[in-house]
Amino acid sequence: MLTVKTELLEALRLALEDLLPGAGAKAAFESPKVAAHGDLATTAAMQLAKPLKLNPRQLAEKLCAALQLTAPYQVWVEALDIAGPGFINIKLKPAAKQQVVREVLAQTARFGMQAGHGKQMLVEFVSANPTGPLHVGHGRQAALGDAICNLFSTQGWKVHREFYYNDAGVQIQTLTHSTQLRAKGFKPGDDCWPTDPEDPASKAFYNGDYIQDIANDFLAKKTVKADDREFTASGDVEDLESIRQFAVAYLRNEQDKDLQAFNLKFDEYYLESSLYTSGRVEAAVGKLIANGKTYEQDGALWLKSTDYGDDKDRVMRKKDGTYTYFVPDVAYHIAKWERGYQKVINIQGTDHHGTIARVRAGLQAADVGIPQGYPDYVLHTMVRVVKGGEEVKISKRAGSYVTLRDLIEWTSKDAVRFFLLSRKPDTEYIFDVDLAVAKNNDNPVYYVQYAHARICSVLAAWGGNAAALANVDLAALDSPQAQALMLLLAKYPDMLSAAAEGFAPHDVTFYLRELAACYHSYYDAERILVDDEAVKLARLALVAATAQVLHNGLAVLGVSAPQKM
RNA sequence: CUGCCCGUAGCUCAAUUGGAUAGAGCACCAGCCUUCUAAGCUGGGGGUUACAGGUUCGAUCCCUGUCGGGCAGGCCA
Repeated sequence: MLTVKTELLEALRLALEDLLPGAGAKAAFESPKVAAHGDLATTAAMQLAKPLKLNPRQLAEKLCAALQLTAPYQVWVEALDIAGPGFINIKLKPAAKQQVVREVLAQTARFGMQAGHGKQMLVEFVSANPTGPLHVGHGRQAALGDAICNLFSTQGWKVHREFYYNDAGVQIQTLTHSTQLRAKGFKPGDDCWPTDPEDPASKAFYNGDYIQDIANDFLAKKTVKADDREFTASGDVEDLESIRQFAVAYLRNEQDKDLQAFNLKFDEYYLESSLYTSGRVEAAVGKLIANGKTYEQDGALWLKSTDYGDDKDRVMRKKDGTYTYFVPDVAYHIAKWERGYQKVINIQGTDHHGTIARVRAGLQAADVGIPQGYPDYVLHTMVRVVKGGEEVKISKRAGSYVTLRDLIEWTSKDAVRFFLLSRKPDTEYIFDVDLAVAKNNDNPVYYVQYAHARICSVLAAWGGNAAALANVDLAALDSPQAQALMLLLAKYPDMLSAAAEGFAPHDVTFYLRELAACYHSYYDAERILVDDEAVKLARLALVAATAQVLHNGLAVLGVSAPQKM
């Protein structure tokens, strides 16, 4: 089917080129929404009508006549017709659609993937500072980031997953300070520990109970090991440096458990502090000054970010000599570029959208060859959680919030991933815990997984060798339901490319839902294990191919494809 | 007040990036299991795409304005 499509497309391209040199670039097929409009359609005639000064319908007729003389059209096309203002609708012969079954069964897990082109890219996501467990928002980021990485892998990229965090900033001081007080036996609400949110002093404290756990383990001189670090507590409550390092390692380890429960693995953890110790921050600032993109005012150093479309100029170095937060960010992105990543995607909450303009401005001002619009950003909105019909409040200050692990334990890794990916990133999402555990067709995860399990069950009942299905005669696959299913299977590769390009894993969830629905309809319409051997094998090949594509699509989302349910 | 994002069926969301009669699920109504998993299928009702203009063969999509919601706007991160 895919080779069929490329053959047809090439013939169309040549025909267009013939009508108007350069017009070959307009060659493209759409998938009509309505079956009555055929299997493939092209709008080329309408697009060329103006430059050629021809009526689009007349042009369509010329184009059809030319196409009908070509070999691919004679072999694969059943009918060509012109509709509406000048659409050309193509109806394929069943044999053309049957090709996809063979292709899927031959390529198995690689079906839908592009050949590797060797280029590498970096995706930065989650990037939670080690000041508490991962919450639902991080979960959305984890699901999105991992799926986007998988999507680009299918398009031939070598993808690097990176987690960026700060182990030395103001928030870490707050963490250290709070842990020390807990270790000394104080708790929120004591005289030395203000908790009133109205009191600015309360910002220097974290109130969550998990701080007490850290303090207890610190006093017990425990050793903690995280993915990227290991540390043994001194147990000395006056040893702030030891408390800091222990607390950071402790919370990194907690986050690792969260990520593990989510089946997510990072290639690298990058420390903000390293940007200072390696001199990258100083180097970046020096570059900006040398390029004349800065000025001194009121005792501070400013970046002329308005030269690059920002609303106003931004302070880089404060009166006290320290840098504002976006300066290390600029240094970090220069480092990404110098590490060889010409394509970089950052996944962040929409509350950080203000930083995009100034980071990009800083990168342009540094003038190190970084193109405009680098890096790409995917912004996502907040997630709200509803359980038992009531919203579960998320409040970091009060120390009570829904952690990613809570959510996974209440439901499942598969449900959390699928749910968090089933919406466009920029739409606010309400996660309904009761829906995620529901075992009916309200629940899209089960609906899709069920289709896969159902197929596996049929294959098991048959009991033959699945590998032998790759070369069976498919001529029997000619019912409307079978043709619809084959057509949908054939769309999978294009769907993947579009989803990657648009940073849109939700496309995959919608496709899988549609594929599952199409299979369920087919299953209802045609019995698979019939007596006629040829028909049976053809149908088995079709459903085996369907299972394979369901499996491949779910894998992109990081969701399992169970054999039994 | 300013900037960015969003506004689609009663609810939650899509719409092949400017294409044909705007589609799914839930909810509601009516059907389908002595046969491969009914966690399923088939059919039905439900819309002035927030509103008003503009651009063109053609607009949910692009431009302008209005209304409504979210997030930002610090020498905090």
